Amino acid sequence: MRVEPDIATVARAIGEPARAAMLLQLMDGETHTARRLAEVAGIAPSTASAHLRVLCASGLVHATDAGRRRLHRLAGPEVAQLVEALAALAPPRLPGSLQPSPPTDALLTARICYGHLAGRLGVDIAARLRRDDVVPALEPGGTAAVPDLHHPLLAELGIRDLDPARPAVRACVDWSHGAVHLAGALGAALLTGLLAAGWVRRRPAGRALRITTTGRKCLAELGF
Amino acid sequence: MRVEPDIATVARAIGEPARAAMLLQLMDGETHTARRLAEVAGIAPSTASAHLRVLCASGLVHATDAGRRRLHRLAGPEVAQLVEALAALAPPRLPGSLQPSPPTDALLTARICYGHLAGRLGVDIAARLRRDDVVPALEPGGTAAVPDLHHPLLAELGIRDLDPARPAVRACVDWSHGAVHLAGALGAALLTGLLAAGWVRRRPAGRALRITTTGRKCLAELGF
DNA sequence: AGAAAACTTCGACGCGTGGCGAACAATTAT
DNA sequence: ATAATTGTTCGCCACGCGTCGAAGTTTTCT
Repeated sequence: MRVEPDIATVARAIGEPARAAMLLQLMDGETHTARRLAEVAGIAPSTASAHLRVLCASGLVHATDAGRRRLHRLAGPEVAQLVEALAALAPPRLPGSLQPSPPTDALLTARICYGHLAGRLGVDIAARLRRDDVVPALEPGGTAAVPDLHHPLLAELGIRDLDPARPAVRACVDWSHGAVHLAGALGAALLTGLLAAGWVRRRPAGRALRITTTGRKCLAELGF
Repeated sequence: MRVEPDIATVARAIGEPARAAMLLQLMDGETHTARRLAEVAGIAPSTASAHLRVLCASGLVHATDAGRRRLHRLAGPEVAQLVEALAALAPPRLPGSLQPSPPTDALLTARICYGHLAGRLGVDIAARLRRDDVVPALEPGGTAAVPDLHHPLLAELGIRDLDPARPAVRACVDWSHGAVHLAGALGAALLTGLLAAGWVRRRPAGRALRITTTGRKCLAELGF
């Protein structure tokens, strides 16, 4: 008797361009209305309704009724990790310099990845904290504890302690640069700290972040 | 401009029952002919040929010509991790005891997961080595070093040192039991050790393993 | 109360794609 | 040399499913 897991239905739920676009939008960790998700996917609201039913049925998305509208969010961090794992495998890493995408783009510079910082800035900060021995060397997907938080960047952002309920730091593969950035409690604290300090600001739509002029100045002073 | 990763095509490649069955078969880490993969998927060879073209084009499977036949294998460990991540999310963990699958099954007892040991036996060994402080506590997906290999089970299997080229131990989520089993160099050494000692034996087809009578006896003596 | 907004349901249309068998090419076995 | 095996290509068929607009429901705004 076969008891193979039914990975096909889960993958099929993701393997539709409109639904994939919705999931990527939900990767910002926020809740979104059906209308907004229809917009980012470029489809009619009625079509989006059917798609969202599929995503909810497959356990990838949770929906809660809130008055006349319905709020959707990712079902959990495992879903976010799955989406990132797919994204890391998506462009089969064409060898050499054949990169059709423009070298500079808002999403590549800085973006939100399910509650933590990703993109060029996320990768750079991760490399810096690694170099300064704040975080240990990490395999992609690996987690670790953070012994002490003594670092000029963390001090500047007012990060003095971490949420003990979640793993202190997790290495999340960054699909855009082939390196890792920091998730976990420290990754979340970095994002909120950067936003609170006004160094980065959320763009009106999507997951992309904009680095403010003051942020650029302060980061440069720290050696970024 | 949108530079979202194209996760849809990768997921679409997996999201087809026949292709998913092929991938699950390839999870044993071996190479398989197109004919055999058609067999396990329950489809005609001509159909399998088309499916394998899709899997190769999406970078999930590698094929090498060997005379009149073609040998297929998973493209790499990242693909195996992706499949396991999907499998862990596949049955949305129905709460309580509503488990339609029979409690005992060959695949659930012991199986190969891309070169290392999985299933009930893999989970039990992982828990034991954790209890005896051979491996540290690990988040799912996390990796760690293994300071020393002093343990009756490892001594019995002749595991004295590990391949330094790969991470010593990685926690791989086990879709069948909701716990973790051991991958990485230690996980691979455990599987080869168990096979060499004759405690488990490969079934003629598929990933399932059979625990031999001597294996059952020796494991019982060690407290399993 | 009336209007507007968010979302769902329904029916209809059309393309994509998975399915098969037959025929062909390439390689190995007898 | 002949046969058997492996795998691919090619039509052909049919079902699935993504798409939309119109209509209906519920809730909120004015």
